[in-house]
Amino acid sequence: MTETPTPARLRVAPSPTGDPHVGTAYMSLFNLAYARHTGGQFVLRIEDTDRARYVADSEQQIFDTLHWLGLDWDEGPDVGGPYAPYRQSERLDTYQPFVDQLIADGHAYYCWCSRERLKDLREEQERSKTPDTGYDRLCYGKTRAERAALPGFTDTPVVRMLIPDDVPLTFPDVIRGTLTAPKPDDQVILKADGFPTYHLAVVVDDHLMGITHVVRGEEWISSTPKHILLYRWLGWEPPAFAHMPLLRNADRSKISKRKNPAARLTWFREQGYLPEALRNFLQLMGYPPVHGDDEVASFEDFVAGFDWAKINPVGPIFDLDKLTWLNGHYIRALDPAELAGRIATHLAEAGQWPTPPDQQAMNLLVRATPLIQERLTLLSEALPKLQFLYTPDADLVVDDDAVTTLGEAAPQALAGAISVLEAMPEDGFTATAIETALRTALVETKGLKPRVAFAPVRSAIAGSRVSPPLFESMELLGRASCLNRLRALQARLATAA
RNA sequence: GGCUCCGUUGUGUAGUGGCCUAGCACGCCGCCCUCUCAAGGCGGUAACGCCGGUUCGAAUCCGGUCGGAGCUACCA
Repeated sequence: MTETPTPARLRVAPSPTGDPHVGTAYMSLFNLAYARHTGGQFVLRIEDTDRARYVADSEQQIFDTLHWLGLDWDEGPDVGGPYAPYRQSERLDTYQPFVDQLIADGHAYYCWCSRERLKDLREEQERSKTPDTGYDRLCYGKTRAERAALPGFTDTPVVRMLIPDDVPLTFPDVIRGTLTAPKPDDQVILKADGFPTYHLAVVVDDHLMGITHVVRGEEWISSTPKHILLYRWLGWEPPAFAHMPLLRNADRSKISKRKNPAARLTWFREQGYLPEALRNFLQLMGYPPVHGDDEVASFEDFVAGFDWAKINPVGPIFDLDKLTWLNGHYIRALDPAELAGRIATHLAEAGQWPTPPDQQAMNLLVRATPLIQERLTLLSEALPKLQFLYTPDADLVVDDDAVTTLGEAAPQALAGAISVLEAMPEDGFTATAIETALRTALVETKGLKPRVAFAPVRSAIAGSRVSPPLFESMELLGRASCLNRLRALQARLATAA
């Protein structure tokens, strides 16, 4: 029934220009999914041809964040592969012969125009509102000497494509059907510094690396004719193209680090998002839920049913609410011990806990995690919720509103709780025993409403109006500590009165 | 400005001419449960941008219009 697809080779090609972009993860996810779906390979290539924007740490961050998300590649700069090197800055010698060939064939030419001239040209075109912008081919057909006689000359030339009038503008797209793009101008393919531009490098590398499907953002639709032209001139078969929708900010603009903290991939880790939640969320962007009404789905299930035709070309707004819900969902689904480990790792990464963690602190965390598991939405919320367990009794500060909102029955409830605890044995101090004893004394005997009876106890124990389950927390704290806290609040109420 | 892509509730999506008085999820609101907060259960809110056309019948096809976005670099 299901036809076996031919193994595809796909790649993601981020630029190391700063914090890895969430769009890189998005593209990687879909590239990887199709590679796995067909039993093919997924390649990571670093496109570092822009030395002006190059950021040294960035490449390592790209590796780290993609691995963190579980988006692992079969070939890449760090793992090598049959088509190495996978860093464009190390492939300069590879591009040069193709540039020479294009020039020799009359498909490309040198251009000595200075940046100033180009800038003026652009401004003039804008002012005069000419419909066709682009380079005016001043250098075309001229020798260096001829061109040098003219103004706006610079010593080091670039190489431009000579776009023919009959350049094909229509091409098939796996997601969008037949696409039409604007007529390109004479694109620079080799910069003055000897580095290729994206357009040349991407075509040469994709071909040489055997890439069968180029999956990239919608922003590249308009430059695809240039790439197809290059393939044709070089005598190569173009790959299939799939232009993905662009992730957007709430104002519908292309997602950007300036407008959206979530555009930075490292942000999610810092905030305490689980990689599986982010991966699942990204899977839902522009793509229907794998299991129909159930939006929670593993990567394996996503891969199994993967189909380009299901992609919705409307750029989805990257809205955090659903991701946060998904994160809570994945947190709840975790084994408590596993969750405790993730929390500890998160705290270590955030610099809030030492590495390795203090053994006692860790033991307490393992015991306390079940209390907060279904109350967590982010890993970073764990420590604030559990802080009262780590605070020495003498240092515990009871919030003002945890005191002022207590009713008149508070002193009575506290006194009752204290005598209950005093009567309890040290070794039977369990949540159930505590609850039973407290209910008997305060609710049944004194006739207090449960919420009235337990609110003062909660304030005393946790220092706030909201806390993890009270009796379980008391068990973790131990009888002596609980008594200290109860008496402290009792004293505070007495002085206030 | 030019060219291109896109247009279902607040957000993500289902829907491929009748099954749509438009489904689901998140969010929001209410109720229940309850030691607080969550989680969970139940219910509610809210959309086919607009105008024409094709058709017995349109969210689904066509045209226009409006709106949004992208590109228009020796950045990717």
